[in-house]
Amino acid sequence: MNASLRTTIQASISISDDDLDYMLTFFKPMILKKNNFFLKSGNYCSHVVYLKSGLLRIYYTNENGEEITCYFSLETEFVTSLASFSKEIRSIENIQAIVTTELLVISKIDLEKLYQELPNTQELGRKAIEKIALNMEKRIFLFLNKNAEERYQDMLKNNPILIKKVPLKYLASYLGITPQHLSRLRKTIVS
Amino acid sequence: MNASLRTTIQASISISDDDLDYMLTFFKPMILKKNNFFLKSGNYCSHVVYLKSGLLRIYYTNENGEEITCYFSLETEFVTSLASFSKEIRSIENIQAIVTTELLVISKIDLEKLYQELPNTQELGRKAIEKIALNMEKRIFLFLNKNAEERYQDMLKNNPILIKKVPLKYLASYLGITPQHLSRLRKTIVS
DNA sequence: CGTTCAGTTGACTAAGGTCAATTCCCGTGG
DNA sequence: CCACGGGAATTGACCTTAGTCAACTGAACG
Repeated sequence: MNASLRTTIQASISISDDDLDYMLTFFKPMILKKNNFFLKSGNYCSHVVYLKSGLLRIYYTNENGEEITCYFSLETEFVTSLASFSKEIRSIENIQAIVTTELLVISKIDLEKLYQELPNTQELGRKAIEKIALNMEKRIFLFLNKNAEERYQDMLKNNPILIKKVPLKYLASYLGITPQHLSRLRKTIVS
Repeated sequence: MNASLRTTIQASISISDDDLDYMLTFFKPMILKKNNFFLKSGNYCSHVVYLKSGLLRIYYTNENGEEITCYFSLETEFVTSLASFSKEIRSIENIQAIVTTELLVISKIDLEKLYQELPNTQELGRKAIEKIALNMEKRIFLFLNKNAEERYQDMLKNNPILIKKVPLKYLASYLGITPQHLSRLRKTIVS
């Protein structure tokens, strides 16, 4: 039933079948329809989700009322609002499904219980954050080194799925440019 | 002797005095003189360092021969070249001391041994990466939302120490702008 | 069908980069 | 202690990239 999560965990850490079975009992299934929210800003994010299928967008609304997309997350990733989850503060971020999305949800309380009972599962948490950190590092690299077109080209190369499924305006805000500029870039790149 | 590291660890996780003493035996002291390197690109980064005092700069050289500063790290932080350390690949990054810097070094092998022997210490690793990730998240936020002047103002507000100690050209590359532009910004801000 | 909102396009503007010339420090050797 | 050499910082003139504002197109949905 949770074959996808099972595979993802086994690919990340070594764990006995029994422990893995036990671990999986902590995750509760959830389905988010297109445009529905897993988290709205102002709330506390006290869960981590495993993204079984679909596509999530993490964004917030800035002082000018613009929606800024921080992150897209894809299948087989663990997702949360990091600042809210780790510092236990209200989230400024929203987490929304871009398409109908299947999740497996674990609460922070259960996660800590799990860490206590099976200390080796902490490795999974560490590696999950490590992966997030590596993604962010790459993204900072792109901002420091590459102009808008090159950042888009990078996405075209490494995340073509996003470009197919995500509205242009979200992509633009993720890339740190205006929708108009991205629209113009697309024209020059296709030709 | 390792009072600083002791305090930092105790602030992060709960650990018995005995375990903490044992843990500290894994860390070896090291002093880096100004401009010396802890890591040069092309090598494998198989250590994490605790920055006891001083200031480190993580940078790499891009295709155009420009030095791009990824990160500055300050006292009481844990530092490594994340990609190299976690993926066990050659580092593209250099880690250099900006001033004379005292480190406490632990090897990846020892760290994994420590994780095995005292599973709760994994929490420390998780939290250290979490902190790094939160910093990077903040930085991405600044790139998405703020122009060069606002990013500099943010640094002025939250990291005034850096501005005092770090040459302008390094600050500029960290902020993603040219030294010329930063120099001009400074003029308008002081007045 | 009309309304609405995403995307496109055009004309103009602003932010920041580039190139080149000084000027300013600071360390080193005489 | 001074002079000088070299890299860092500053400044100026000009250019490129990307943002802004506004008009228009087009698809989606009730």
